[in-house]
Amino acid sequence: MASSKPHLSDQPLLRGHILDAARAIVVRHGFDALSMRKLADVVGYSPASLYLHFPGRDAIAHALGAEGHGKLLAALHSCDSTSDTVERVKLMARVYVEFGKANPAVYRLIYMQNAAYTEAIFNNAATAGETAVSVFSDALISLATSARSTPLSADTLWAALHGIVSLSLTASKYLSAPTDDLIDSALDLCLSGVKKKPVRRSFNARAG
Amino acid sequence: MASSKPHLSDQPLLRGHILDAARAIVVRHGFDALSMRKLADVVGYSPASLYLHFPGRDAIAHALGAEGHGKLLAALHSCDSTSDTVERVKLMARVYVEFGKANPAVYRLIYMQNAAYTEAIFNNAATAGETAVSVFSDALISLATSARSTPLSADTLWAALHGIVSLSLTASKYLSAPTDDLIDSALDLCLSGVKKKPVRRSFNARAG
DNA sequence: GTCTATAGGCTGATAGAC
DNA sequence: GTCTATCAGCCTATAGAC
Repeated sequence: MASSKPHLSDQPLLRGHILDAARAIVVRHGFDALSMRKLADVVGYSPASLYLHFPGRDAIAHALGAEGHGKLLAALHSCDSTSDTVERVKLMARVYVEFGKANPAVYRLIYMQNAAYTEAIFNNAATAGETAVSVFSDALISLATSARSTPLSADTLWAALHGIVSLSLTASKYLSAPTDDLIDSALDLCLSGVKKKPVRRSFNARAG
Repeated sequence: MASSKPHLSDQPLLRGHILDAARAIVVRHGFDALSMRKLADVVGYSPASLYLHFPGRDAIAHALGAEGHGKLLAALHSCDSTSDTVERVKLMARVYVEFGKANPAVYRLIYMQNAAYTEAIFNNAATAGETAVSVFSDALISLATSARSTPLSADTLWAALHGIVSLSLTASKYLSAPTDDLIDSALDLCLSGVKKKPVRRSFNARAG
């Protein structure tokens, strides 16, 4: 397989230009607006030329999502330097939600577009099977070890945070609490079994 | 405005047939597959005829979502007859998640497609401004009243449940815990300030 | 490697016959 | 009220010239 498939790694610079343009389109006009024609317009090539660098539209979407997923994991790993295991989990949660709110188009592509994309993005070689939930899991195991307690469910934390992000992307008008309060609430609840301090309720339910 | 707009309420029977066909398409092939041509094929009319009953494709999607939203609210209200306020909230949570898993296409249309659809569906006259979060809020206020405590945040509960549903729709491969366990976990956490019984952790974090 | 040209589809929506 | 025919676009992807 020396030269039969030209579009895998030949011109990483052009690949980068194409992905930059694709990201700009998706961020500005949404994923449905990402077409080979519009992408060719923005990048300054003809539509046919794009097929020399990517096998098709799905591959571009996958690459875009994988790139974003890598950035999300890097952002989560930036919390690794926080030595207090409780604070590390809290910081990670805030970083996760902040990433989703700051990159709504990419977050949607990774987690909300469709299951096939999600799977393709997660199977990207660069991230080697690592996912947000596996990073959360590691942090919660560290927390449990240092607190000499049973590890909390990473899935529960992930689902709570994903709910906060995705509702803030599609139904923010119907959330009366700011997302920071929702994060605090979810964290206080999740960590109430670890920290000795009583559960904090910083805001009320909305009036009926 | 007596006869200038013919397609609002003239033939509810045909409207129903069209919506039935639209629901079938969306359930079987996804929302993106809902086109006026395919819909006309299924319903047995020409594409042009559909415009006599609906102003366009978006209106059909809105009607479909509003219908589903009404069913979701009705399902949640079926819990009103549970007199124990704690059990009522727990049952509502399970009913919410069950609805989403049983009606993935409709759930996506209501909460995950785009913010404009969500808003249009919530503004439907038939539901008069009621939403899932407002029903949760009422249930949590009842709970707080009977337990003589501060009301819990309905937004927090909604976000946790929405996270469970939406991850089970797009990333179920990456959830190691069954959704029932996630619901129990979210409920135990949310209600830990109310019930005296200690927080239950029925499953472990996934192994790194 | 990049182009033009095009095949072979799809789409929402409308005009006008009946 | 329903039809046929059509407008005016959009799309992915490929063939073949250069």
